[in-house]
Amino acid sequence: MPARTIFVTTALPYANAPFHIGHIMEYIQADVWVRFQRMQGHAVTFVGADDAHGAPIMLAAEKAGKSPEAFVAEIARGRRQYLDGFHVSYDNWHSTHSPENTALSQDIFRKLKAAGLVYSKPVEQFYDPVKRMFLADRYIKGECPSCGAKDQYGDACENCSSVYAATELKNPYSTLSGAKPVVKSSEHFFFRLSDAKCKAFIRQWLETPGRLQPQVVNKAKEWLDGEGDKALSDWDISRDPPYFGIRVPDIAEEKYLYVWLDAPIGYLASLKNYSEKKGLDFDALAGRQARAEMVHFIGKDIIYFHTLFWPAMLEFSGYKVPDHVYVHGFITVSGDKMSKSRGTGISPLRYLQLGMNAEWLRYYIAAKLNANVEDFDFNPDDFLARVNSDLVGKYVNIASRCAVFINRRFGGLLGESEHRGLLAEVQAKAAELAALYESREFGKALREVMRLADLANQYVDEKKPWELAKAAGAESELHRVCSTALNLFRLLTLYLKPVLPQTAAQAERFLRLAPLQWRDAAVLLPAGHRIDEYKHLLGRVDAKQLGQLFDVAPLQTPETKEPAVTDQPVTIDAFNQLELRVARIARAEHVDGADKLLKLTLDLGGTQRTVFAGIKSAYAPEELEGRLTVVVANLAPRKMKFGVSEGMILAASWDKDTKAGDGPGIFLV
RNA sequence: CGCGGGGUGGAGCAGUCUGGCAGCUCGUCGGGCUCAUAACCCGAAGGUCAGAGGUUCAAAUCCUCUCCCCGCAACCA
Repeated sequence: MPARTIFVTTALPYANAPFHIGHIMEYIQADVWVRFQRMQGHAVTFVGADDAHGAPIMLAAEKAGKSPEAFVAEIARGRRQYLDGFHVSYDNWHSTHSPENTALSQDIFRKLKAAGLVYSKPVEQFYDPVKRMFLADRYIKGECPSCGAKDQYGDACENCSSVYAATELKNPYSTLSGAKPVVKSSEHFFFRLSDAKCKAFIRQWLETPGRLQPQVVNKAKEWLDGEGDKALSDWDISRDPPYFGIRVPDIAEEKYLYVWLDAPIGYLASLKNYSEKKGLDFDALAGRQARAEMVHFIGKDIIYFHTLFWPAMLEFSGYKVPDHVYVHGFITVSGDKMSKSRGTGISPLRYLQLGMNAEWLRYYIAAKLNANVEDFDFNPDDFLARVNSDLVGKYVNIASRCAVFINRRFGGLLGESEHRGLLAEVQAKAAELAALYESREFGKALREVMRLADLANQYVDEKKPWELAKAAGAESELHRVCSTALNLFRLLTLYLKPVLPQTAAQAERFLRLAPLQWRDAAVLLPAGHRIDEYKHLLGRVDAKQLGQLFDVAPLQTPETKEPAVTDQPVTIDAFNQLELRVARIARAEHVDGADKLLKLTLDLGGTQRTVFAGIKSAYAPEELEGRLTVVVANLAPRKMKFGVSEGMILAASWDKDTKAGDGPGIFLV
């Protein structure tokens, strides 16, 4: 069977916040699939990238007092610890803010234009005269034109659920500056999605058997075949400055490509970047005639972009179209949907910082996943029971209870195994399990593996090696039983390897094996094979530790609670008592023994103050020296563990509107 | 009637396409074992299959209606 060449991606995370559990779930799903394909001997290129452009990032960077480039670079630096931490085996991680993506996006834009699928027309839109920028609907609020409710967004009223255009709002204001927006016209570029050949192509692409999950096809067709006001319309693919993005090519005026145009192109940019580093043939992977399969893993929230625009963009600009778009649902936590703003979800970083084993989460998530677009729930009790009983009680236990005999009684050398019966049955499962992994039915696959583990434990129980060990003349029977059990263990390890790469690697060392491939299921460890001393392969989940994962108390980066502004309003008098002054940070240094503090020497126009600030997690001393900051100058001096602090500098924590439960922390004002 | 997904013992799920005694894991209860990380093995209790109606010898499964939950509803990354 000729090996397949597969190009796999996960959705590009928006670079305004660290990963949340939903990202990690998707990466684990894709990674399990990728590792399985690699075990099959297929050539897989697995890439990801940051989605770095767009107005929200531009505004977030501005708020943080950084350039958008610096802002997204900082987010990007934080990615590695998650990806390594959860053993996500990307070949490359890149960014849409890159030369490759600029070149590819502009190329695709030009080709779409040449194909007659791009045109321009003037668009009337709200404009913020203070911020000097056009406003997307999400940045406009006003009074509902039908019921008069205040502070409604520019698309629909939360009070009376009527739908309207932003321009119909009464007394509209910009949420960015508070200014009254004016209607202004601007020339925009549109992708002619409604074009007959475009729709015909999408239909044909959607209907190709086996390409998409049936539910996804239904959803996409609903959009494609919409009529009246739901008809598929053309897509506005340009934005006016200021915008953080890629310039629309070949025009004098400053215009940018809409971030959703260049975001999926980031898949190709990451691939291109990797190809150049590795000397691979990019066209053989993504060119029109490429034989490689192109597979995207995405969440159900972005089906629209990936089943309509994206294939159409590729088709009409002469690239290869995606072979599969695999859609998953969302992860909920104890029945609640993840809060996008603050800590009700599970923080993946906190999980790692607590020292919890990444393989537990990989197993739990994989055990809950299937090929459907369904949400699933992360339930802590379920997690604990499942991981401890399946992985430790069943799987690892097989090796643990038999290796001792091999090591002590037989010098670590295996004997003959019982080829027939259970061992043959487990070997014969290789094809069925492969089919389940291939079709992303991980839950089914793992249930079956655990059933086999149960059978293995029953086998040991029935043969009673501990009795054989005491009985006279049962030496060879004991040897055979334990060798058989270890061969069973080896097969189970192989079947679990896509999900548990690290545990499998440890087991391979213990059994002195070359890295297991899927085809190795056909052979067994022969008599005379030497194994090492057994050491515990996997610990149990500790209930206390699991509890800490959900503790409200911050672990490292203080996540400031919701400011209690509404509960206890501060009077203007109280505010006026504060003496706020601008200070220059003359010196900033680490404090010996302090986990969170930096010692700052502030220059307040002549006088110097020493202030201790809990911002070590967010700033290096070098980047602070010389900066201006705002200080509460009349705060009573406070004796701290490392000295007296004569004031307080102002800092803002990560914006709660972003998705950061475990955000990058603290920003100095 | 906007669309998609879902509702099965205390928890998590399979079974629905292709109708045939309602199954698995965990938990609970009882027993066994002592090689193994309070692990392992055997047994028991526990279910109006969301509700109503229909088709059928037979419905969790097919048809109709209703209720509840989650998500989507381009110009939001």
